[in-house]
Amino acid sequence: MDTYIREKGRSIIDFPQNYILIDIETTGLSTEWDEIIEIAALKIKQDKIVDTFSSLVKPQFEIDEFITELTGISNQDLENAPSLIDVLPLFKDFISSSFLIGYNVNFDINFLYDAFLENMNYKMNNDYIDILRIARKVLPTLEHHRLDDLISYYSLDERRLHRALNDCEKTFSVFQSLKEEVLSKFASTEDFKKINHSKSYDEIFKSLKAETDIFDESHPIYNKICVFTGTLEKMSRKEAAQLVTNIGGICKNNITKDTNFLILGNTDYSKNIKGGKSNKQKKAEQLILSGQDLIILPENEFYELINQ
DNA sequence: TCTCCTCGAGATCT
DNA sequence: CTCGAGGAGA
Repeated sequence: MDTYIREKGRSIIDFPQNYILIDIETTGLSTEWDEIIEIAALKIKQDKIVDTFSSLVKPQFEIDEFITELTGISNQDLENAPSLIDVLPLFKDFISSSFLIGYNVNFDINFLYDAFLENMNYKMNNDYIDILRIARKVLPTLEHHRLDDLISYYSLDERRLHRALNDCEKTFSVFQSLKEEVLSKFASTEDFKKINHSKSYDEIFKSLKAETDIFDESHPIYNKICVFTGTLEKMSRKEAAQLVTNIGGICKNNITKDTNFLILGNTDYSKNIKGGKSNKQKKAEQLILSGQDLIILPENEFYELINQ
C-alpha cells in the first residue's frame, strides 16, 4: 500500500577486515506482510569473530508450519522472546556504523530498516556488502548461487540448522573462501574490484578475431567499417559483429567519416528515441547527403549481404 | 571516453 | 535486487 523509498546505505563490493555479518529469520519473504522472528550477527575484526549477537523476536502473529519446519523455531520458543522494541536498541549498539555483510543481504537490510523505522523512527544507513553479488562475479559458471550451493562447492560444513546464528557462520566461511578464490585469481582484491566495469562495445569489437584466415576480398563488407544501432532480432550485436569480422569487416560503435555501413536494428522499445530514428541513423543520413560512401541496411538486408 | 538513464530478464532471501 | 543491452549527451 504505502510504499516508500528506503534511504539505505550504499551497496559496496569489497573485502574489508572489520565488519558485521548479519542474518535474520522471518515468517516469510515479504517485508510488507511478514515479521522478523530472529536476529543474529557476528562482529568480525581482522578476519576473526570477536563477538556474537543472537536473539529470538516475538512476532505479533503465530508462525506457520512451514517456517517451523524450515528454521526449527516453534511458537513455543517465541512465547517468552523479547519483542522488536527491546531487541532493536541492543542490535543497533552492536552494529554501530560498521559495514553490514550478508547473503542476499538486501533481504535482511530491508526487514531491519523497516523495523528500525517503525519502532525507533531511525533510518538505518550502514553501507553493506552482498556476498551473493560477489559470488556471481567470482564464480560466473556456477549453475546456482544459493548459500547452500556455495557451501557444497567449497565443501564447507553443511549439516547445520537453518537458524540465524548458524547461517551467519556459514556465510562467514563462504565469504572467506570467496576471498581466497579472488586472491588466487587476482593479484589483490583491488584488482578484482577493477574488473567490475562492464566492457564497452569499442572494447568488445576490438577483441574480436576472425574465425578464419581465408577472406573474399571482393566481398562488399571486406575492409569496410560497420556500425550497429538498435536491437537485432535474430542475434546479439556481438554475434553479428563476429560475422562481420569473419568476412574481413571492421566494427565500430560510432558513426564517423570512415563509416561504410549502418545496420538498423529495432528501436521501437526505446523511449529515448524521438521521431523513430536514433542519433546514429540521423548522423548517417547527413553524411550520405554530403557524399559519403555509406549505406544504411535494415537487419534482413544485412544478413543477405553477409551471406552473399 | 565517460556518466547517467531505461528497460527487461533472471535469481535469491524466509 | 542486480546486471546487461542500448541510447543520449557532455
